[in-house]
Amino acid sequence: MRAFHSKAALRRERELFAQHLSQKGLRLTRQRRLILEAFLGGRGHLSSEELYQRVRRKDPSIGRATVYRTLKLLTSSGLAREVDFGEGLSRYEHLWGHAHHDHLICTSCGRTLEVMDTEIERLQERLAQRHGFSLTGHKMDLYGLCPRCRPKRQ
Amino acid sequence: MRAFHSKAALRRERELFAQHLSQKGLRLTRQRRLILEAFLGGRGHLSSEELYQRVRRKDPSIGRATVYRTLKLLTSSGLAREVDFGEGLSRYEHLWGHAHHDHLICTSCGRTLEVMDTEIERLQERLAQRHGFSLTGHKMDLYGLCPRCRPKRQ
DNA sequence: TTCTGTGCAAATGATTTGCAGCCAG
DNA sequence: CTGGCTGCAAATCATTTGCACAGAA
Repeated sequence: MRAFHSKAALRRERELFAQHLSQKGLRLTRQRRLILEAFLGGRGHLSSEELYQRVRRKDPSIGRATVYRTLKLLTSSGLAREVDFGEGLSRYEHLWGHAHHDHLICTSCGRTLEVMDTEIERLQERLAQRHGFSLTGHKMDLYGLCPRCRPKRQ
Repeated sequence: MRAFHSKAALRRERELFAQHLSQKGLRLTRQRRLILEAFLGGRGHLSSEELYQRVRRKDPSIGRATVYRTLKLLTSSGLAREVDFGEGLSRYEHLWGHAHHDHLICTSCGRTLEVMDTEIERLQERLAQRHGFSLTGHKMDLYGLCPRCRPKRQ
């Protein structure tokens, strides 16, 4: 998770979203623009409610349903991905350029890191093949204690 | 997922559940026995509703709430584990002897295989360590097309 | 007898949907 | 203009909880 994204990257994301909409005959409304900006400006893994609260600061008249509906659009346009950390609600993460990654989640403070290991990816592929499956995707979440929460050596 | 389990294994599971209950000052009721048997007799990854329907065949007076409550007990006693395949509901799998495994899920027919790869486990550990985490657990689901659903060579 | 367990119905909480008016193209 | 969009409220759906009665220990 980088702290900032270049203006070029932001422009690209907006462009992608606009294309996705027009391609499907959908409209780029004020609300969708607001939600897109709030999503792009937000950090980490936002829930629908958190995004709703962010958008609300810009326009209190916005409805939760619109946020839900727009999150579906962000997901289908490839800008966002729905993730589930077993909290009983969905969170959404950015897919800047569609880079794939997995998660390392601290069970104590809830901090999440996005990680990637090409060696693991290769072995997953091999494991699937051994069972005759052709792999199309995967989900891997590692749970543990982060350096801050881990009991110090002793 | 083996098709059958030995009588000895079944007896051990029942014993474990009874121990867990008495250890917590809880009672082994007729309903809990019925639900335990339905769970042990069921195959694959049962949802609460599916288990409820199974139990209902033995005793139509049973309530959904009791099934939910008993599933929590099965989970805390170590006989079951809650799994989430992103369907918007929880499923529960047997933990015969607590053997750890991951899942290989066919996105076409829904069939799931339980798999394990010690090499991947080792790399997960290494990946966590690289980020200063001490790993306590993980969840890995591989999605793809099973041999039956995969388009034949052509 | 004494609490814990149970079934039922109501409550919850996240998400979806029907609808009447709104507005982007 | 017109068909998609929006906010609202009501509807869903899985799961949880309050309660009065039932039944293990």
